[in-house]
Parts: sequence; C-alpha cells; structure tokens
Amino acid sequence: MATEAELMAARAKHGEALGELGPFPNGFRATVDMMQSRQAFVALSGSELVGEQPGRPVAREALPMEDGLTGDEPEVWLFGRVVAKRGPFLVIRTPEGDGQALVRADALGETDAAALKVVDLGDHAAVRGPAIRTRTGAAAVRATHYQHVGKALLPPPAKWHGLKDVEKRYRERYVDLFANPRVGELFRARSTIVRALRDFLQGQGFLEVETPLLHSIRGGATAKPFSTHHNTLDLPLYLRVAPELYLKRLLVGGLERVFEIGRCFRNEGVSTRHNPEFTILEYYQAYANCDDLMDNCEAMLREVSRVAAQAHPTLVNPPGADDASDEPNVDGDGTGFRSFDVPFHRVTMRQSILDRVAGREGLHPTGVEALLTTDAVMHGEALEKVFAQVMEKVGREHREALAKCTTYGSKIYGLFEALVEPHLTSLYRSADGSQDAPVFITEFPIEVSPLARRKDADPQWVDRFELFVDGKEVANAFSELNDPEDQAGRFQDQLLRREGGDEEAMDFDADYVRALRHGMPPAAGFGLGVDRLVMLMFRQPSIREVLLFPLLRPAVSTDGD
RNA sequence: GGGUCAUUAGCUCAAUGGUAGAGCAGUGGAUUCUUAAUCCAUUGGCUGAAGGUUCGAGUCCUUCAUGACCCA
Repeated sequence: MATEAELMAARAKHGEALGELGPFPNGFRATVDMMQSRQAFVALSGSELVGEQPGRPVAREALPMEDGLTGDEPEVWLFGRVVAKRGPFLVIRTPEGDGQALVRADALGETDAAALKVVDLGDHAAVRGPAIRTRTGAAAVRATHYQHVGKALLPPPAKWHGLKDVEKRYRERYVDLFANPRVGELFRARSTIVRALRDFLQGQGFLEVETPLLHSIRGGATAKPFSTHHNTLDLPLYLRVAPELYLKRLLVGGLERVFEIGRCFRNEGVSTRHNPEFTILEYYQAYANCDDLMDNCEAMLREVSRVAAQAHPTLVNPPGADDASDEPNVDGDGTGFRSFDVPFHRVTMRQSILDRVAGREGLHPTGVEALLTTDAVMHGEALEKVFAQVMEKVGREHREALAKCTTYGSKIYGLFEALVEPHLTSLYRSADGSQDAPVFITEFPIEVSPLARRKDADPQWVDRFELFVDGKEVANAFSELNDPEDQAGRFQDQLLRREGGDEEAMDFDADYVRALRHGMPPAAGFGLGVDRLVMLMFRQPSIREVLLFPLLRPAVSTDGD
C-alpha cells in the first residue's frame, strides 16, 4: 500500500494496537530537569545542530559500554520525534539536535516492548535509561523504559532527502521545520537577532512601546495600505504602513527615546524581497540628528551580528561546507553569514551618481558633475542634459518611471534608482575589494522625504540616509521635521499627489500637525526591515526563507472541504 | 506586469512520441551495536487541470492553475 490514505490507515492500526493507552495519550509531561537531561545528552552526542564541541569526544569516551553497566548509573531522558530506525536504535529529534536510543525489547517491560513494536517514523516517543558508549564510540541512551507519546498519522518526508519542494515547504512549514532541522535553527537565529536589537536599544535607554496597527489616516510612509472597517463605529480603517507618526507623538509627550518592533502592512507585490506583511524596527531619539543615527546603526548591526554568530555557529559555518556540492540551496540550508565587520561607506546620493557615471561612455562627466553644485541655475540645465541622455540609454521600465519625474529632486532620485541602485554592490567594496560593503546613501531630495527635516545649508535636500546591503535597502533614517507649518505644507503636497492619482500618497494628519505645534524636540528617527536584516545576515536568497508563514495563494482544495 | 523553467507514487528523482520505473517510506518475513542499518519478498500511478495534434502523448501544441528564477 502506498497511497496517502493507505499509509494513514496502517498508522492508525498501529495506534489501535497501543490498547488502552491510545494513539494520543496525555500522560507524558516534561519537567525542567528532564529537558536539561535531554539537552545535556544531545550535546554530548554531538549532532548537526550542536556541532562537535571541544571535550565532547572525551566525555563520550568516559561513558560505560552496555556490558559494563553496574546499574548505578544515573538515568538520562531522551524524548522527541522518531526520525529513523536503525537496527536496535531509534534516532530521536529534539530542538537541540538528534540523539539515539538503544532499545532492546528484552530490556523493557512488557507494555513498553509492545508499544515499541508499533512505533512509526514521525511518532513522538520518550525513553530513559543510562547513557552508554556504543561499539562505534557514539553515545546512546540504553532504554530501560520506552513510552509512546504521540502518533503521527501522516508519514514524514524521506529521511535522507528531507522536504525539498519549495512550495510544500512554505505551505507546510510544520513539516519543513522538523524534516529540515536547519530551517528551525534559522528561525531561532531570527529570534536571537530580534532580541539582540532589543537589548542594544534598551541598553541605550530606549523605551519599547506599542502603537496602533489600525489607523484611520494613511501616513508614516508612502505605500498602498490595506483597507478594513470597524463595524460598531462604522469607521474605515487602514492597517498601518509604518508606526512613524505615532512614535513621534511620543517624543512630543516627553518619551525621549522610544522604539517599536512590529508588523507593518503594504498592499503591494510579492517577491523575493517583499511580503505584504513584514516586521519593522523603528526608533526615535530626541536631541540627536541623522549623523548620530548613522554611527549608531553601524554599531548596532556589528553588535547584533556578533551576538547572532556566537549563538548560531552551525549556521555561520555549516558542517560539511568544505565538501559543498554545487547543488542549489533548495532545502533551506543557510548559505553563509555576513558579519558587518567591514567599514560602511558613506556617500551622498549625488556623489553615488557621479561614482557610477565616472569613466563611462555616453554620459558627459562635466554635465553630471554640474549636478553636484548647489547653484540652482547651473544644475537645472545640466540635469536636463544628463537626464535626457540617461532616458535614451535605460530600459523601457526605467524610462517610464523617469518620465514621471518632473522636479529637480525627483529626477535626482530617479537617476539614483535607475543608474546607481542596481550596481551598488560593485561600486562600494571592502578595502581589499574581496566583498561588497554596506553603504549609507545620504542627502535625499525633499520631494521623496515628506517627513524629514530640510538641510540648513540647502532646503532642497534633507538630512536622511538609507542603508544598502547587498544592493538591498535595509534601513532608512532622517532628522525629523518638527516645524508644524512646514509639515502642514508637506501634507498638502501629499494631498495634491493623491488627487493626481498617486495611491501611495499620505493623508493630511491634522492631529499630527497639532502635536508638532505643542513642540517636538529636535530628533532623529530610524527604521529597519527586520526580515531583510535576517535574510542578509544569513545570506538567504528569499524573504520567504525568514518568514515562518509567507503569504501564498490558498492551496486549491482537492478533497472538497 | 513581461520572459524562462517546473509540476510523474507519501518523500526524493528517472523514463528518443512506442508496455510509467528506481531509492526511501509502507506491508510480510529474516537479522538485532546501527550511523542513509542490512537481506529476501511485496503493495502502491487519472503523469497539476481541460482541450487539441497523432495509429499511439508523461513527452508535441493551446489554454488554465500553482510555484520557482530572471527582468522591471
């Protein structure tokens, strides 16, 4: 038999054979002591997840052989999912790694032996007994007790190949997690990263807060929101695209350093870098400016990557990485680690355009250089010339985007996106040129920065940076605009854009302007895409690899329910 | 949104247009210190869906569904 229904029936029959106990008993409960016992044993075993630790082989050497047992040895617990049967051994998977049990029917009581007889791969089971050293030098729990803990009615994926089908991995993440242990380790690493971010900010006196996810006004970022509705109040609401405007209200209220880690929602496409819901870290710091945040960002990412590397050595240096085959990374294994140890570049947006254009045919360097002057007349003419040149050279998609850029600032931003962004990894390298380096792009045009403070020296620009790693935007920060009348004007501008058909434009947030009129201290704010940071740090090819349940179209039902 | 590729047994994969196969898992048996346990036997398929071409389609064509990758 081999259809799914037949495989399930065979397992159900095994469940019935358990008699009174039944396939889903409730009698096994793990105490902290038992979990520590298990963890110590798995660590002693040395598994893929734990890695081999110094001194462990010696510790195994000290274990007695089976025929050397005196009966005085301490009992060890091992419990989890049965993932393999080899001769008289069961391999049991735990969160800390795999461990094996030597289960001989004649060493067990009658009930235990009967239960052992009907164990299926994927079942939950528990054993206890002395830890021994096998003839091949491995560690094993020689079971004096075996207990059925829970039945798996569906068969697990092939034990050697795991679950490779990408769609199935995402749809049935619960299978992916136990069939491919490194997937689980990656999500533990994600948790470590979030905790390290939190620790870093709390260490600097930041207060963690929670602000609404349901907004009645669109604002905080230029993005298409999800719409919903509150029935009792008969109120149209939007899922937030950013927490920014609420967090800055807290600055007005005197909470000088605040941060929030939480979900944002943007009603946009799905790709290897985008999921409609994603996790953002935003923090706001009174009496600081954009440059302070740049320093802090660099320090924070170094610290977080240091903590993550220390906590997850097997992801940083995957076992067997030396004999790496050239097979694609289809089973969700980590593909490496980015330490953030290299110095970050800091380049103005205009300089980055120059860097890109330098020495290239077809674009007149002096024309481009003129872009960098603050002389409005000069750069006005030069820009048109360069812009026209670029329009001819770029692809159709970029050309359409550039055609919509009507003002000086938006054209500069358009040039950056079209010319520079795709080439950031080759433009900015580590000192020895061996790897790409993170780069802060600074000084953004005001047109694309409706919430940022103008530069004192030139009001066409704002004090803002975006951090690009591996050519992907991970962070965005700026000195905050605290002039209420300037802010009101920017909101007006957003309204005009909405009337012009821009679905990403913000609403006029009158209460926010009122908050600013009460006086917001000079401040700077920072936002970081947490999913992207995890993805970049552990070099995952897709954001879906770091989201437990990425958005997919609902599976087509085949059995009519 | 555009292009390329994929979809075959529970899982991982094969099959010049000519009888749909293997390994694992399952089932029955043997063995019981194994490391992807081994040995013998054996069950299992509407080849993603619907049309078409053909004497004959898993394979060629069209449409659709889902996913992956690239481009934007």
